[in-house]
Amino acid sequence: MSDLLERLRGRRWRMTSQRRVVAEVLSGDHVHLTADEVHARAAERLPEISRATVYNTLGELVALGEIVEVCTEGRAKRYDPNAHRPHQHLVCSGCGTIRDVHPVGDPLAGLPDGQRFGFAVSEAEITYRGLCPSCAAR
Amino acid sequence: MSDLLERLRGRRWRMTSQRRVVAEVLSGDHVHLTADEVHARAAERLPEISRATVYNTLGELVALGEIVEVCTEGRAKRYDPNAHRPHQHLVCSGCGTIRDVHPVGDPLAGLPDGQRFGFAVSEAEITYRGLCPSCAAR
DNA sequence: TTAGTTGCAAAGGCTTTGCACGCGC
DNA sequence: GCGCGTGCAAAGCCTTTGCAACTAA
Repeated sequence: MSDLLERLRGRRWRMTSQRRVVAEVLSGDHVHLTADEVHARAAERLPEISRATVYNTLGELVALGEIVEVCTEGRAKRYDPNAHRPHQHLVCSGCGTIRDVHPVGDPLAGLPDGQRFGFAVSEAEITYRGLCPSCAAR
Repeated sequence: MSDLLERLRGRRWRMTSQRRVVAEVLSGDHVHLTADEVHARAAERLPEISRATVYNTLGELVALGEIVEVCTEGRAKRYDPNAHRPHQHLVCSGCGTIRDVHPVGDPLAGLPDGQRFGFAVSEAEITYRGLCPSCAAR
């Protein structure tokens, strides 16, 4: 189920019960949890797990490129395990729900040379905003 | 020079020396300051200005739609006075420098209906990343 | 005059750090 | 057994808040 865990094992990442639980919590699509939510869900399975460990682990997973840090409207950062298939985010302006989306075409194509200021542009991160069906219904 | 100030006057925004200085600091293109940087620059001209006032003022300008909150890699949010001509950001992965850019075409066009999950999508925010000339030279 | 703004200081949310203990390898 | 990972508690950064004094209109 979680190929995240398998990839980590393959990288000879030192495995502990805490790290396993964090990786498990971060499995699946459309998962965008704050550090605190990760800690809460991890603590359901491993009550003694500390916030510091969750932060350490998240930071490491980000450094390994296994998860992506997403900073949204609210205050706390969110963590997105879907780092392997490149994707963008669609955020509801009402309730903050996030969905992963896969736009068509090359996002970099829209930026003409004259607009690149000599930068070697390598990446484009897109956040689409709008109302989700249930917020629109109100 | 600062049409931001003129627009604010036109809105019958209560003008104080603190608010004027904050608005002046936030004038120009490619300006992307943190609240603390705004406070520091404002304090050069008005030494007694408090952080709380800077935060209050920034929050109000955002609510008025006169400046835009930009959340970047670092921890603190940045404030962008260029809220009138829609634009996107080009960020250097090396030094964090931000430039305003104007991509061609409609950014929303890349998101097919099948990828919209029923959302009424109204906006797309794009962050391009890459190395600026001086970082690339190292 | 008077409602709205300021400054201070304290509190708050989120995150990082230092250090002793414990556990995977 | 060694070295890295963990937990605790404290500190840190960024931001918000409560309230009395002040000031633009």
